Amino acid sequence: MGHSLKATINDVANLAGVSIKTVSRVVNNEPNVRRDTRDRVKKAIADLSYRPNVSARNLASQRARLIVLVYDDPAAYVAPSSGYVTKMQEGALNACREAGYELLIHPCNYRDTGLSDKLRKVVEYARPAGVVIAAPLSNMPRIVTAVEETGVPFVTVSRGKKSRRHFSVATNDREISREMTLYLASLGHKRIAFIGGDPEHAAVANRLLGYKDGLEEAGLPFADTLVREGDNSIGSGERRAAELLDLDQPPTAIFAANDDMAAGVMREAAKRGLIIPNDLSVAGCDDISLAMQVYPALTTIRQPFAEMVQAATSALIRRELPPGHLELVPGTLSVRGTTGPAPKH
Amino acid sequence: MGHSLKATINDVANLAGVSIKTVSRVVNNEPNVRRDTRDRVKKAIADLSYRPNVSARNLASQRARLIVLVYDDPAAYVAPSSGYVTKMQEGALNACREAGYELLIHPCNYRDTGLSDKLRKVVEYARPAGVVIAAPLSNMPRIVTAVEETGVPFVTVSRGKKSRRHFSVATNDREISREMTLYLASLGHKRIAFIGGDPEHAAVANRLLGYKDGLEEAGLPFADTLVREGDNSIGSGERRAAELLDLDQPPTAIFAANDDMAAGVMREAAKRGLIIPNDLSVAGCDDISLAMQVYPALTTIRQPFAEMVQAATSALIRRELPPGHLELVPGTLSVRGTTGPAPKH
DNA sequence: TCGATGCCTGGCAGCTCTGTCATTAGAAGG
DNA sequence: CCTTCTAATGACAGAGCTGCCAGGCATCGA
Repeated sequence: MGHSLKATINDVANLAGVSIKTVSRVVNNEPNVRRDTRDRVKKAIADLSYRPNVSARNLASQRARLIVLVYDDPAAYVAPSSGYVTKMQEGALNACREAGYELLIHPCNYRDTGLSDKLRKVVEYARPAGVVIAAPLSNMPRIVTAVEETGVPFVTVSRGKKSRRHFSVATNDREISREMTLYLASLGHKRIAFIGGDPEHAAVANRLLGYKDGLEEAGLPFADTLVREGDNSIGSGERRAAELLDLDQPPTAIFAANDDMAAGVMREAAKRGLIIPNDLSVAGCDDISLAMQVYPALTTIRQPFAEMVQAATSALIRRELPPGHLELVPGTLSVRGTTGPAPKH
Repeated sequence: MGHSLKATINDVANLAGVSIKTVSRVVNNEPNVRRDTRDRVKKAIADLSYRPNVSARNLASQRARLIVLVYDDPAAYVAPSSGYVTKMQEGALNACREAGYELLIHPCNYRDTGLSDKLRKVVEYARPAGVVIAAPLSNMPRIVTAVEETGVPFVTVSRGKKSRRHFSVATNDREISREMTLYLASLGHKRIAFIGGDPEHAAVANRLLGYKDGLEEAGLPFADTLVREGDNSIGSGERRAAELLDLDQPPTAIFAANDDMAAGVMREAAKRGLIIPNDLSVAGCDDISLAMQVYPALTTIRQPFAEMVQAATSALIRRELPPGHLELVPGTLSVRGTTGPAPKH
C-alpha cells in the first residue's frame, strides 16, 4: 500500500507535526523526547514506511555504519577449500544486522605481497567504523600494522598470542589440542602423529604445543619423525600421510592441524586400502563442513568461528575495545567416526 | 607521506587551481576536460591521496554504488554444505571492484516463509543500484516478484527457463546433462539412474530433461524406477542410493543432480564395500570444491558460477539489461575418477 | 567583421541527514 | 507571582559531492 520508495525525514516530520530534528531523535533512540511525541513520530514512520538514507546519515554524522571483514580465502590459492568463510560471514552479518550496520567482505590471499597496500586502500576508501581481521591474516604483523596505521578501530580474530596493543578474540587452541591428543592416547594409541601447517600461522603453532602437552600428560614420548609440516591443503595432507605411513613404525593415529589435511590423510589411507578407524585413526581441527562430508565423518575440534567473529564485530560496533584484552571463545571436541581403539598389534 | 586521511574535493581543487566541479569531472572520467588540466588534477589527487567520499557521492547522485547479492545459503538448513557461495561472491566482487562498487551479501534460507518481506525491506533500506538473485531463489516467483516490486533493477542467475520480463543469466543445464548421460552410456552403462532434487528448482528439472534426452539419444530405455527425488543434501543422496542399490536390477551408474547428493551416493557405496568406479560409476553436477575432496575425485559438470554471477553483476552496473534477454554461460564436463566402464556382468 | 558552434570551466543549488546551539514549555522553588 | 532550572523541541549550518545551467574562449564559415 504505502508506495513511498523514498519518504524522507521531512515527510515524516510534516505528517507527525514536528521538526525533522525530533524525527532524527526518535530514529536514533535519543533521550529527551516526550512519550506521546515519540509515539506519533513512530506512527508516521510506519505509515510512510520511512527508512533513513544511509548515505545521508553517514555523511552528516561523519562515520560510516560499515564494518569491513578481512579474511584469507583459501579458494584463491589452494584448489579445494572449505566452509570457514561462510561461518565467519555469518557471525559478522549477525552482529551487523542487529545494529543496522553494513558488512563489506574482503577476501584476500595471504601470500599476496602487495596485500598490505591493498588493504590500506580499501580501508581508506570505505572509511568503515571498524575492521575485523580474521586468522590467519591476524597473525601477520605487516597486515595488522597496515590496518592499524589507517587509524580505524580494528579487532583480530583467532590470534595465537595475546597482544598488548589491541583487542582480540581467540580460541583456546593449545588447550583443546591437548585434549584431543589425550583422547587419542586414551584409545590406546602409542604412536600419534601430528601434521602441522604453515608455521607462520600462530594458531597452528599452538596446536603443536597442545599436542606436545597431551603427549607429555599421557606419558608418551615425543618423536620428531612423527611430526610433519603441511600447507593446510588436502594435497599436503595426502603427501605427509604417505610419508608417515611409509615409516618402519607407522603411527596408528594421525592428528592434523586442520580438516583439509585430515581429509588428505583419509584419501591416502583409502588409496592404501586402510580401513578407518580400524587400521588408522584420524583427527582434524576446525570442524568445517567437509568434516561431515567425508566417510566416515571426521573426528575434529569444533572451532566456534561464527561466534568468534560475531563477538569481534559487536565489540567493534559497541566500541568497547580495551586494548590488550583477549576474549576467549572455547572450542570443543567433536568425536565422530574416524577415531577408534588402536589396532591390537 | 601524504598523511591526509581525509582530503576533500576542495583541497584537490585548491591545489590544482581549478573548481571542484572540474575535479569531479576528472574523478568520474567525464569528457570535456583539457588534457593538461586533467593531468594537473590527477597529480593533485595523487599528492593528497584523495579518495572521494562514498556517502557524499551516493547522496548527491541519488544512487548508491552498491549491489546486493541475494542467495540461498544451504549451511542454514542442510547440515554440511559446499563452496558455491564463495564462488558467487567471488564473481560479484570481481565485477564490483572493477567498477568501484560495494557488495552487500544477503544469505538467506529459501524455506523461510517471511523471506519476501525481509528481502523487500533490505532492498528498500539499502537502495542499491541493483540486485543479483542467485539460484535457487531466482526460480521462486514470490522472491523475484518481491524484488521486482521495489523497482530496483535486478538480474536472476541460473534460471531454468527464460523470462519475458527481466534479464537473466543461466547455464545450459539440459544440454550438458544430456552430454553427461551420453558419456556414461558411452562407457557401456545400460542402467543409468538419476537422482533429482527439489522439483521447485528449475535447474534441476532441466537436468532431468537432459538426462532423458541423453538416454533417448543413446537408445536406452527410460525407467521410472531409476529416477529418484532427493533434497540436494548429502543425506538424501545416501538414502536414494540405498534404494537404488537395493533394486533387483541395480544401476551401474548413478547421475546425481548435484554434487552433495553424489557424495552421499559415494558414502552409501563405501558402506556397502562397493569400489568406485569399478563396481559403480557416480557423476555429480556443479563442481563445487567437495567434488575434489572426496576420493576418488568426482566426475561432475562444471558450473561456471563465478563467471555467471560476474556477468550478471556487470550487466547491472553497466545498466545494460534488455528485458527478456537470456545470457548463456556454458558448463563443461569434468571427467575425474568416479566414472569408468560398466562392470562386465 | 559578426554571429554561430563547440569545447572547457565554474557557480550554485540540492541530496538527506546530524551536530550545535537557541528557544520554549513546564516544573520546582521561594 | 516571579525566578530558576531542566526537559523538550526547533532553526540552522554544514557534511562532500553531483546535476544543471551559464558563461568564456577559440575556431569556423559567411
